[in-house]
Amino acid sequence: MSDPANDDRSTLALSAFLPFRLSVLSNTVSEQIAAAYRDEFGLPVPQWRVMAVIHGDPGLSATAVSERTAMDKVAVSRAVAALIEAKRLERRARPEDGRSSALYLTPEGKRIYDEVAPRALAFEQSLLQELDPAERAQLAKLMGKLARAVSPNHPLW
Amino acid sequence: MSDPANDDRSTLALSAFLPFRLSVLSNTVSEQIAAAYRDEFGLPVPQWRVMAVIHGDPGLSATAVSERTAMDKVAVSRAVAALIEAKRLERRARPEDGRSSALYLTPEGKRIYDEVAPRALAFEQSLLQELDPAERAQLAKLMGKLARAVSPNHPLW
DNA sequence: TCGCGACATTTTCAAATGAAACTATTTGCA
DNA sequence: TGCAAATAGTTTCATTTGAAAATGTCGCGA
Repeated sequence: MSDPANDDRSTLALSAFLPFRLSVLSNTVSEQIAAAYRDEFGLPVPQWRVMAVIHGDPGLSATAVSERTAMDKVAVSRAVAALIEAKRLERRARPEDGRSSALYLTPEGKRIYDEVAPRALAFEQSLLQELDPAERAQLAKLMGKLARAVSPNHPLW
Repeated sequence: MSDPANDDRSTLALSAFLPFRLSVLSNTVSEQIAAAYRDEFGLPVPQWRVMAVIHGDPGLSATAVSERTAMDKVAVSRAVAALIEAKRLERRARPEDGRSSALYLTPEGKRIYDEVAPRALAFEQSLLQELDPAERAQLAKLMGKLARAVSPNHPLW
């Protein structure tokens, strides 16, 4: 009302702009979670994502991981290479198709997964703690709507 | 129920993990908006954010911009340098404090702002179109709660 | 079966990013 | 005053990221 730069329809007030707020929130959340395992395990976010997917679905190919993490194939390739180098992931050839290979966590990889996953989940819980059950359901629903609106044929939703 | 890897409390299903969903949604949204002005104006997101803030508050210092964009000072410094180089932003010395300077859009900067801002706002609108008014209000409220939970003393919320 | 387009993944190279060190001013206070 | 600590902003350097090209398979029709 009283701020001529901020009350009209054509001025973009960054702090109220949904894409901006999403970006800041997302970056802050990711950064805080990553801090919980990066230092101790030297595990960057992309590598952690690959481990999480392979844990849930052992034997996936890099391309399948790429689809399920929404990471591009180059990022997956690099994360996989680093994880194998660190002996946290294992690659097995596929006899039926020499182009792709099947990925598995090594025992060491599983051990690390079992340490990191609870921390990540605990962080998520602490976040969701801020909301009551109805709000949590609402949040999931709204995020789903927005995600589908923005990438309608994404395999994840 | 039937997927042993996904129905227990200690396995992290990436696709249902709030931080992950936030990250993918945010990146997709930012990417789509950026695509609407990056090619035509050669304007990366950080530069656009600086322009948006300076438009709303001409004369701010780089540090003030940094606070209002949640960008770190190095990113602001680089964005400002590039914008000045492109003659979209102007720096004026502050007589009262030689360390900082006041930033203003040039006429050319304003012209570009006036082209880009409506596109960004239209994109936001098209997103919000997916939600009914009650849902929009709910979304704003939930985002606010989460943002405050994650960075309680951030100047923006 | 030969050859070519499709597919999976990796490599290369340039641009974006972040942390830490550095420069220039200003402020507080002995 | 006069100097140390604080503030504003920039530069440097190492790392990360992304896009495009390259490599190695595979499948299929002539």
